[in-house]
Parts: sequence; structure tokens; C-alpha cells
Amino acid sequence: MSPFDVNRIRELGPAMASEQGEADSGPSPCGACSVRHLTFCAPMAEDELGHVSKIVSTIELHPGDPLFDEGEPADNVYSVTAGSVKVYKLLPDGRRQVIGFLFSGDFMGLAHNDLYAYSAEAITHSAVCRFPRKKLEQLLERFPKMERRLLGMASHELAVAQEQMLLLGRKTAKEKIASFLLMLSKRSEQRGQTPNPVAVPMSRTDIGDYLGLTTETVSRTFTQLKTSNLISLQPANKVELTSIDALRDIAEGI
Amino acid sequence: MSPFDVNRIRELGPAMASEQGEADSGPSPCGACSVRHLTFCAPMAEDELGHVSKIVSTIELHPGDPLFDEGEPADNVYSVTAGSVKVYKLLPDGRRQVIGFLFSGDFMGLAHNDLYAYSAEAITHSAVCRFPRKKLEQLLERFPKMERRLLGMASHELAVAQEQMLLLGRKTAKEKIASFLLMLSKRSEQRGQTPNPVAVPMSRTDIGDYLGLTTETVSRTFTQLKTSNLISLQPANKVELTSIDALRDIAEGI
DNA sequence: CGCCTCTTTGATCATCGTCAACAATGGTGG
DNA sequence: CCACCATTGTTGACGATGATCAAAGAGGCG
Repeated sequence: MSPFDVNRIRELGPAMASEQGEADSGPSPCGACSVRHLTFCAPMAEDELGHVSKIVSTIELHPGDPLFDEGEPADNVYSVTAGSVKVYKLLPDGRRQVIGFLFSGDFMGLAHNDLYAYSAEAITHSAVCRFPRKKLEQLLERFPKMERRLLGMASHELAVAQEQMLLLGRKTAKEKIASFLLMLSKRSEQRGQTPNPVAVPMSRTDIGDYLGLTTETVSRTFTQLKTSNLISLQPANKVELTSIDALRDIAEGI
Repeated sequence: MSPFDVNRIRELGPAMASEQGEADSGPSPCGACSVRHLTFCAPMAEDELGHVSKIVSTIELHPGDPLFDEGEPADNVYSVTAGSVKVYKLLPDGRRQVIGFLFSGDFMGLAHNDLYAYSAEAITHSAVCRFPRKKLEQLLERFPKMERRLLGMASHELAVAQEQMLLLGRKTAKEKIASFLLMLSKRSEQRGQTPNPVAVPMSRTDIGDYLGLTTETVSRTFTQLKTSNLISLQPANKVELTSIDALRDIAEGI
């Protein structure tokens, strides 16, 4: 586990349940939430946070802990407050497509019918807030600004998904890896964390399943970028982007 | 152009502008809209439609007509009311990824920042409604039920995009084509049109750019499915799905 | 009827996947 | 604290899927 995860989780302090997967609706976990500005709770005023706290429960996840599975009734919506989570879909024969990596502020579980469309699993030590879908919907009705924020975030997710389709359908392995590293770096920066060197908490297999490649190809491509002095692999799963401009050119296929 | 497109457009009658790209804000185009139940206007009551009609203009598009380009200021949101439209992204060297095919009821242009994230172009003779973004946002503020509907549709789009990522990242050419035909058929049915034989109005190149394949591979795979008696190519770009169950198995990789 | 575009088919090639073995890492227990 | 072992990552050899290059056939619109 990387240090930042521990810190994040410590930050949450009393709002964090200490037992695995145990819920804890303290007096006002939301008031103490250090990543609220990143989440869909952002538009809520201080004196309205009680309404949110009342329906939320915080959950701690350890690496590999599943949160829900594709096809289950989508009874909850989740918001990540610390760590990293992967969401993925499976084909019957086991082929896997990682749909996305989630970090602080990201949400999941907004299903269009009543079932989860994907599975979710913690990558690192993480914390998520759980919102019972029905209660969240009532809250959204009462606070349209929250619904508006959610629509904005969903639109953004959509744009990200479309960018990923371009990557999956039309980019080479090298372009995919370069794009991936730049994306991680940018998102890291958006959360107020260091963009370079960038933390890469997920495994080669997860990266491959995200980019439509095999583990071996991911590894080979990392080596290739390293040999070209575009990146340098550092301890604790960090990657230094030695030449961001060159990486950007590669990512765009220039 | 397939007959259905002509019919759809005739249905719209006086609401349709006859000149290319010309706007027409008649007395109440929305009241006469035959596909309103499919669009984000669905939740609006009859006596509220005037508010929508007031800000909308209808546009007729001919095959190949561009609607907007990636990177332009996203001043409008569009809703397709007849025909078919493709939206796509380009890499600098011309590689293209079709992000989606849009039919009656689908919308586009909900950008997360102020620029369109993709280009849009008519495939067949089509009709779209144009909503100036600012005015639509005011309308959404006044009618939260419309915003809720939009959020629901965006969530659905997101699920579709995720399914497409699975296809692009992990399916074989044969699985991709089978999935594609079943998807077209299902969507056709949802619009109240015949699901089988299914209309396939887009070119082999468009299909390839949607599935991450080349024209040649698309054509070869169609031939392969035809030879296996799973589909049969009919006149006017229609495809009969001879064995839907077998196609479904192929699409799922079983 | 003829031209132009789109589609189909063929031959060859390259990228990435598969299979295999080895190296490194990190977690555990002695 | 160190050694061991399991898991993850790296590297190599080879092969297959789909891309590329090329050309012929089919359809649609003038």
C-alpha cells in the first residue's frame, strides 16, 4: 500500500469505520470529509450536510476486497473518498475489461436499470461512502443542485469513456500506455496529488485489462518507454514521466 | 436512403424545415413530435411543451451533412428525431473512432466543458432538434423532471459506452460483428421499428470505425456469418438475423 | 448506359497474443 | 532479522488474428 492511502484514510479520522466493511454513521462524517469538493456532495452547503450524513455510511476496503458484482441488485451508490478502486466487466469465458479506475471523488453504481452493470473491487486500502439508492434519489429530488452536479459528473464520465473508446479501438500498444500514464498523472493532479512521478497502484494485469492488452505486452511496452528514456520506474509503484511532451506526442499518435 | 427515414421525416410534417440546415420555430413543433416519448422531452406535460418549442429549432440533414466538429464551442445540444447520425473522434493522422450511432430519441452535445468532444455527421436523411445550451440549462432549472430524465439517459449512455469498451478491448472480430447486429436490432425494436430484418444504414467503413476493425475485416466477417447461415444480406441495407440465439452466443464469446 | 463509390475477395505482413521460463518483489514465519 | 515462498513482473520464441496492399465485382445515381 502506498503512503498516500494511509494518510488519506487517517485524514478521515473518526468517520472511518475500523472494522472491515462495517458501516458507521457518526454525527457528521461529511462535515469532516476532506475530499468533499471532489465528490457529488460538493454543492451542498455546510448546514445541509446533515441530510447527507444521515443516509451515508463509510466503508473501509482492503486490497482485493470486492464491493459489488455485475448483475447484483444496484441498491447502493458509492463515492470513493480514499484509495483506488477498479470496476470491470467479464465475459463468460473469463476475459475481463476494466472499465475504469476510481480515486477520491469518483462515484459508481449509478445503474440505468436495477442491476449493477459492472463489478467493483478495491486495488489499495481504500474508503468509500455508501448511499442507499432510494434515499439518495429522495435527496436528489430535494436538492436539485446535487442532481445537477451528478449530471455534470456523468457527462464528464461519458467524455472519458468516449476517449477510452478511441484508445481501445484505434491506438497502438505504445500509444495506449503513453495515454494511460498521462491520464493517471492528470487525474492525480486534479485530486491535488503529485502528478510526476505518478503513483501506479494497479497491477500489470489490471492495466492490460484496461487497455485491451496482455500483461506481457504492457510489461514490454513499459520497458520500451524506459529504454527510450521517456519514463523511469521508481520504487513503490511510482513512474516518473521523464519527457511529458514526447509522451503526449506518442499518446496522440503524432 | 431507406424508406423509413423518408416516412419519419414526412411524419414531422410542418415542423420540418425544407431548406438545408434552416431553422424553423413553428407554433408548436413539439406537440406534433411523434418520437417525444423517446427523447429527453418525454417528461414534459402537454401544456408545458410551449416552453420547449420556444427554444428549439428543427434541422434537416442529408447524408454526409456535418452537424458540428470536435473542438468547436458546444453552444447547442441536439436531439435526433428521425434518421441516423454518427458521432466520432479523430486522431491527428486521420484514424477515426466512431463513438456511437444515434437514432430517434438520442441526444448529443452534452459536453462537460465548453467544447464538443466529438464530431457529428448525418448518415441518412435525418431530422434533429437544436437546443441552445444556455436556454436549455434554464429550462432544466425550471423543470427538474427534465433534468432527471437527462441524468437517466446519460446513465444509460454510460452503460452502453462501458459495454462498448468490453467489445473493443476484449472481443474478436466475429464477436464484435455479432454484438453489433444484435445491438442494432434491439435498438430498432426499442424505437418501435422492426428488429428483424434490421436496417443497417451505415457503411462498412463506419462499422469498422465503430468496432475497431478495418472495412475489409468487417466485410469478411459478414461473409463468414452469411456462409454459416447466421445472417442473410437483403436489399436496401437490411440484414436478416437467421439465428438470433446463435448470434447471441457468439456475441457473448460462448 | 456508364461512371463512381462501396463492397468483396485475395495475398502477404506485422502487431500483439500465447506459451514458457526466469527474475524480482514482498509478505510471512522461523 | 533473515530466509523462504508465493505472487507479480520481465523477457524470449513463436504463432495467429486482423491490418495492409491490391484488384475485381456490385450498386446507385447521373
